[in-house]
Amino acid sequence: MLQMRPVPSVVRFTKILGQVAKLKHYSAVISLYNQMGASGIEHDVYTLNIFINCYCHLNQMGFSLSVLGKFFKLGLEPNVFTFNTLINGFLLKNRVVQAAELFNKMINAGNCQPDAVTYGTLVKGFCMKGNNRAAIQLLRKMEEGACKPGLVVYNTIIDSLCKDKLVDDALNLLSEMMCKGIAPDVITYTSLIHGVCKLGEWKEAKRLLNEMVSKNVFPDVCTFSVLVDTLCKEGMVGEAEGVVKMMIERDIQPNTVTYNSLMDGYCLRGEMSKARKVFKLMLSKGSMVDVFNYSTLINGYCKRKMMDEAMTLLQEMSRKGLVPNTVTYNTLVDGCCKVGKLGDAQQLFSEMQACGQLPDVQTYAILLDGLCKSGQLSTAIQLFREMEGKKLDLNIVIYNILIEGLCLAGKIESARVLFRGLSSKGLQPAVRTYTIMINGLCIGGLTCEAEKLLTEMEEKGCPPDDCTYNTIIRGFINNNETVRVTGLIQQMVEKGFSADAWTTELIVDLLCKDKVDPALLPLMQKENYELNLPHLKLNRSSDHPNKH
DNA sequence: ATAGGGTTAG
Repeated sequence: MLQMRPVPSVVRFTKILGQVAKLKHYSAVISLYNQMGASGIEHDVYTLNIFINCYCHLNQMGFSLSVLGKFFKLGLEPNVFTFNTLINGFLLKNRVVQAAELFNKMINAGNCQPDAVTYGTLVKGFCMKGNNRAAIQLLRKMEEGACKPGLVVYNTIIDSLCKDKLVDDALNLLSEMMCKGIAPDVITYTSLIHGVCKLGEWKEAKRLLNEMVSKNVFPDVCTFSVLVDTLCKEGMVGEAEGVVKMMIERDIQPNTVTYNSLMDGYCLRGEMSKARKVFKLMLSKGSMVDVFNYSTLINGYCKRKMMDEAMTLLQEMSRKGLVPNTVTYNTLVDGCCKVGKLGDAQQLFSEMQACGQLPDVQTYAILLDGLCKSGQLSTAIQLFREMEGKKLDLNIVIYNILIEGLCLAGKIESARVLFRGLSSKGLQPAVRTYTIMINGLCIGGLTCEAEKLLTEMEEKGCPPDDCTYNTIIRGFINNNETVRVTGLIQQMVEKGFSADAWTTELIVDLLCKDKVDPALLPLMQKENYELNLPHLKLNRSSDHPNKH
């Protein structure tokens, strides 16, 4: 096109830029844009807006803003698309303050008022921050103003509520929008179906499917993918295959997401050859395999401790030009840690940084846990200091790992200091944090303090769970404090919790020595739990409580 | 011709 004479209009170039941007090849768009400029093709508002959007998605907000300067240089005026794109860019980068500033600028400048998309973008921003209340408040504000909420805004909030498992609230919003004459579409129903699936409410999912079809809204590839994914996560891969068959019969082609769920389903069951078969099917369909698929398969092998296969796949994907991302590396680092290859894990940790994939909090958590569990406590503490220096948002999980590491190394005093210092760091102990401390105290023989902590967590609005009770009961048994065990078991049963296999085994031992009341035993078991000792022995390692 | 909503991996 650049060599054609006369040179095609800027509109024809823009159509192409827009399409390439839709394919998410943002750097390609920027390179094309620069070639246009070098060839003397004048940019207009449309090309500049696309350009801004690309920089936003490439996490280069500085460049995005600098394009604003170009507007003025060319005598062009930024329009509502420009502002909406920038606001979206800031929200994607979690920079709410700058987004709000731009929004206020729009209102105060007067010549470019926010529209439905502006509000929709802000609503999404609130939802991404987990602030459904603020999102709904903005919805109410829109109702009062000139820019009434439409289908997209409702869908955004309904989806956010569903993701937070607040399906009832989402359903209320559905009735509300229908009362206003806004008809739900396939996106509305997909969010709702996803929500009820996550709650395991299959009947409700079926009802919603029937309801949508009765309104002439038909499930599409995303809707079916939700069903496939849910079935797979429940271990029902056979049924998921059935759904895939059904969608193909309806001429809805499964995409890379659908197949990825299927692959993950097989991986979760440890059926790696079946997962491979799905992977091969995708390869045979051409350009269908992406970073997700490789990461899923790699994760499958890592969880089976088949690190050679996982590492081979890492090389294979790189050969194909697919760039392993933070998730891919995290999977592999975790795999190495779990098989005790800490050296390999550390190697991957530096390799990912050399490749420009920045470790996130989870990467550090994985490595920190690996180091603690392999007894390299001083290296772990060194890593922790490194994290503190990097301004990472240290969450409670990081402290859980470190506190547990200290406890298991017998450094209960240091663990206690870290635990009591949490609030000064703006963090609240989670149930797991208390459980780890209780376990540590029991290991150190401090059962009295452990029991005090059990009471304390309850008082602080953090009630103990299944795992806490199992942990403290085991702790007391291991300290031969059998007198208190009966009381703790009673307390556990009263709260509707039950003993896991490991605890049960210890209690059975006690029963054999006539140290606890046998009448308690049936109470501790879940209804469908068969009590037989060989089974208990087999389950011992998998029921280990110290998992994150 | 440009901006906001639903499905997958750690």
